[in-house]
Amino acid sequence: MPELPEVETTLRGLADSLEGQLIERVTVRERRLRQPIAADFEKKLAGRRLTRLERRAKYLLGTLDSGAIWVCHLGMSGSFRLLAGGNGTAPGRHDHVVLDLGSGHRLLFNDPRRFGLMMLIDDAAGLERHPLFRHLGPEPLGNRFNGPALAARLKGRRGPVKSALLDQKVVAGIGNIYASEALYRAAISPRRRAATIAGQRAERLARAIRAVLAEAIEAGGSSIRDHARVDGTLGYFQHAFQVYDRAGRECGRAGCGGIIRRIVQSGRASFYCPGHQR
DNA sequence: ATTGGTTCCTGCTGGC
DNA sequence: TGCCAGCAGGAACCAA
Repeated sequence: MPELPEVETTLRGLADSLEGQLIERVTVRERRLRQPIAADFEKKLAGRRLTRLERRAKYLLGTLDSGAIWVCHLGMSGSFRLLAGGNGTAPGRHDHVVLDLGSGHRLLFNDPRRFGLMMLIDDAAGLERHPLFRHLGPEPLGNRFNGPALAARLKGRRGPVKSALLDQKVVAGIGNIYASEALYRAAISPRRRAATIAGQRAERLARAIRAVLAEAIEAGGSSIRDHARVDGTLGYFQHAFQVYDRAGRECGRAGCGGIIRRIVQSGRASFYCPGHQR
C-alpha cells in the first residue's frame, strides 16, 4: 500500500487514540522485519507514555516521554489496526507487534511481506543524523517544496524523471503509484530526463505532486491489495487513478484520445499517456 | 554521485 | 479446479 497518503491516513487514524496514552504492554511476535526488531525494544517502549505522533516521509514517528522516538515504516505490505477495548483480542497471522494501551485499545502491526521497519531512536537529534533520515528530501506538502526546489534536486540527474521521483532524496514520500499519477497531471513523460525539468515545467510538476497527494489523503488513501485504514475501512482514491494500472484504456483528458501505456523503468512499472505527456 | 539490477518476503492473479 | 510463474505499493545494497 503505503506511500505518503496512506501513511498520512494511518497517522490521522491513530493520532487521537495514541497521543497521551500509556503503552502498558508490548508484545513482539516476529522480530524479523527489514531490520530485526532490537532485543531491548519491548523494555524501552513498555511503560512509556506516547506524547506525540507525526509523519516524516513514509515514516510514522512517535515521541515518548523518555525522549526516545518510536519509528515505524510500513514497507510494501504493512498496516496498523486499532481495536477499541481489544486487549483480549487474539492477534492474527502476520500481526508482528502488539501494543496494549492504557485506554484498553489494542494496536496491531501487521506486515505479511516483512519489508516494514520498527525501531527506537534515542532522541530527536539522533533521528536527524540517522542514516534513514539524514538524506531525505523535502516534504512535498510542506512550505519549502515548490518548482525551484524540485528543479534543484533534479539538476544533474541523467536518468528518467519517473525514477528520480522514487528517490526519497529528491522528494520524500512519493512511491510508484503517485509518481505516475503526478506526471500524468503535469503532462510530463515519465521517460523525460530528470535534468530537463526546470522553470515552468518544474512548477507544473511540483503543483501536480502536491495536488495528487492532497486529493489522495482527502480520499482516505488508496486501497489496493485490500489494504485498509486503521479502523478496517477502505480508502477510495484508487477509483480516481487516471493512469496507474490502466494500460490499454483511453486517456481521460479532454480531446486527447491517447491510449495509456505500461512501461518498465528501473524495474518498476510506469503508466502514462503518450498522447499528451511529453 | 548516480544508475540500474537484485534482493528481501508472502500472497494474489492469470494463464494453462 | 489446480498448479505455478510472475508480479506487487519500498528501499538498501551492490557493482559499474
